[in-house]
Amino acid sequence: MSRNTPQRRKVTLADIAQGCDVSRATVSLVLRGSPLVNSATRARVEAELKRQGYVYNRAAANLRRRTSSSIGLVINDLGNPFFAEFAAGADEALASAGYVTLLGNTGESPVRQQAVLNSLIEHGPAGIILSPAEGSEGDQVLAAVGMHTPLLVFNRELPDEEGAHRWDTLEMDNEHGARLATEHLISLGHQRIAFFGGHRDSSSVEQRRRGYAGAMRDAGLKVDPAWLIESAPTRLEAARQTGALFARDPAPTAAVCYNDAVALGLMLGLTKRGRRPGEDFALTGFDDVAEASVCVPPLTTIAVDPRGLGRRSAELILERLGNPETEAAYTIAPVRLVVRESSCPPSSP
Amino acid sequence: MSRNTPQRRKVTLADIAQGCDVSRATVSLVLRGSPLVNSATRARVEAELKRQGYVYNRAAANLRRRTSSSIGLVINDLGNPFFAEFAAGADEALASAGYVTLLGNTGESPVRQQAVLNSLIEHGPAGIILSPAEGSEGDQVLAAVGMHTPLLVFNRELPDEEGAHRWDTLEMDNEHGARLATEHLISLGHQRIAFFGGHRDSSSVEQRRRGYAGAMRDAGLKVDPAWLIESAPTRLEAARQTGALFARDPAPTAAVCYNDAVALGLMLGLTKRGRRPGEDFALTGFDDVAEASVCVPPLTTIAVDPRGLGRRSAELILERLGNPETEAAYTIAPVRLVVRESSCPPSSP
DNA sequence: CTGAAAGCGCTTACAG
DNA sequence: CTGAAAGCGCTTACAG
Repeated sequence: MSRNTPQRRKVTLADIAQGCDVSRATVSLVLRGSPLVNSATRARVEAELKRQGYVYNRAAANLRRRTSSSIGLVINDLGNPFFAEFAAGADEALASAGYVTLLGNTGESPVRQQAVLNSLIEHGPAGIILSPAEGSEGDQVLAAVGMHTPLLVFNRELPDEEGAHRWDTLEMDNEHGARLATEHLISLGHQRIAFFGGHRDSSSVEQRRRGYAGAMRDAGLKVDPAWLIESAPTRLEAARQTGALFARDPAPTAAVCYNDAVALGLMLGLTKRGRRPGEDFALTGFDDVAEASVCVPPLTTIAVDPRGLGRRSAELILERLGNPETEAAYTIAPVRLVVRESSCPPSSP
Repeated sequence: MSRNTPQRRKVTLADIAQGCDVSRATVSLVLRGSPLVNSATRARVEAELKRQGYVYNRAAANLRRRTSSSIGLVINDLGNPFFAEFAAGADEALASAGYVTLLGNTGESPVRQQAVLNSLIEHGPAGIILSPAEGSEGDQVLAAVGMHTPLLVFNRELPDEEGAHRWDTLEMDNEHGARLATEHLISLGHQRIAFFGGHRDSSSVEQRRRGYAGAMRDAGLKVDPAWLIESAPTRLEAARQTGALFARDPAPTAAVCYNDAVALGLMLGLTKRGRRPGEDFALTGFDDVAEASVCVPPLTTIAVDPRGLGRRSAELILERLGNPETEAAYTIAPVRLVVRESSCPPSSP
């Protein structure tokens, strides 16, 4: 017998009701654990449920009750371990709360993001957690999500009308993280510190640059505009931009990197130019990816606990389901400095 | 106005029908693109759809049509980049085919796997792709999945009744991969080669050991049982087991590692004992994780294209939906050797 | 404590 | 080409 042959139709409430001579209503009450049902009746129904191998049809129940038991989780880059961890954390917390996760991966494409949202919304999720694709826009997103489904935007700012507060937000504390990294380098004795990598128009780059600039200002240190170096936030592009650090004299002795990928690329670029990261040039990352602790030299960085952020995002969207009326929340998650060997004191001047 | 206030109920087919004076049936036909509808009527309906911001309720349609537009994707460890890539590939292919992905992450716990499957199945997926948690069993899984939902098992063998073929299977070619790695080391001149890491009772370890042993046999080389070294498949445990390689004289000059994590751990262990991987000890990995190309020395390994596997798994489950009657398929995906610096010739004897 | 009836938002023969 | 009617598998007042 092939397992995939539906030899008999799925068993329904009606089958159970008929099988033990009660009404469908009674079976429904048993399923939902109502105390109204006589315990003898309950036992009979439960035995029949087991005997026939009944599987609850949650979609039908949701339709009737006008409820939903799913949450959409739309991720910009699931292949990136940071977002994979985030997704794992969100899924874990959603599952504990009895929700199923409707996954969508956009691969950083705003076009795919629209397609994914349009498809997800037809499945009637109770809410949507969105880690937006780079370059996507609030109006577009809302056109797909509509006015009936709570939305939590994670990680990046989505351009929104001034003061509209049309969704909840969860971000990590980019500004504070960059400040911590910068202060750490300053405390080691560095004075010429660059901010390396990322595109200026990204909200997280902007926030991290602000933290960096704040720390420099507070320490009475000048920032040479030539020390603000852009690159795509990838290892390869960062390696290619290494030269820009040393274009002008005197060159920086340290760099706060936009993220770990950029920092790892910079290490590569430094090594190629005969510099030894962690010995004659100091640098810090952001994210604390798995590789950060095992690369050579190990990377000083800002740890952000993506799995915890995922869990938090689930909590926030579930809270919102309970309080649809309250004002949109803007939540900032803490980060912490992890000191490793890549952040050395300046070598003798 | 708070966006989350449902100021009016969601708009339904009936609203549209009323709004442009046709029956619900006609609206339904327009939605499903039926050629039966007069083009003037169609245009009127479509305008009304847009005007009221109608969102299709796929769950209701699925209930009525007794169809499903979702596929369950149950992953043993989403935090592992290999499985995250797999999930991304599967989601991508499922989305293209018009399905939504119901995600479940089990974190390698058979208990959570049961809970996840029991929850997923209530949402009526058309099929389930399962990358099983270590130690989970076929009977358990089937008890949750039931007889009505096609199942594709990825990556690991799930204990099954002899010859029952109760599900489709997709695995990578573990045996061939290990054989390629072993033959590569042999071609470099190694004769004493260990197989390092993994638990013997895991099906993939068994398959990789078989490939290793076959290559050794074919080259006329003996395998000392002391060269089959077990460890948990993690970096840390592998590092701890390094000593076992050198317990007996003469020691191996190379090792085929169960996977990249183990290989990276072994590198660490070797370095701690004053050995230089890639110079006086050769080793290979399996998986080609991102780190493999950037660690020092870069790791020779077996590339398995997890994203491609994900896409393939989606194709397989969708094919199965179309052919419920045909025999269960056992698919083996190809792998390839990637040569990097960690596999050096033997140092002078 | 239990059952009959209506209805969630769709689709689909069947008439006309 | 369009509409009236029944029904997918559930739940929920409402009677009794």
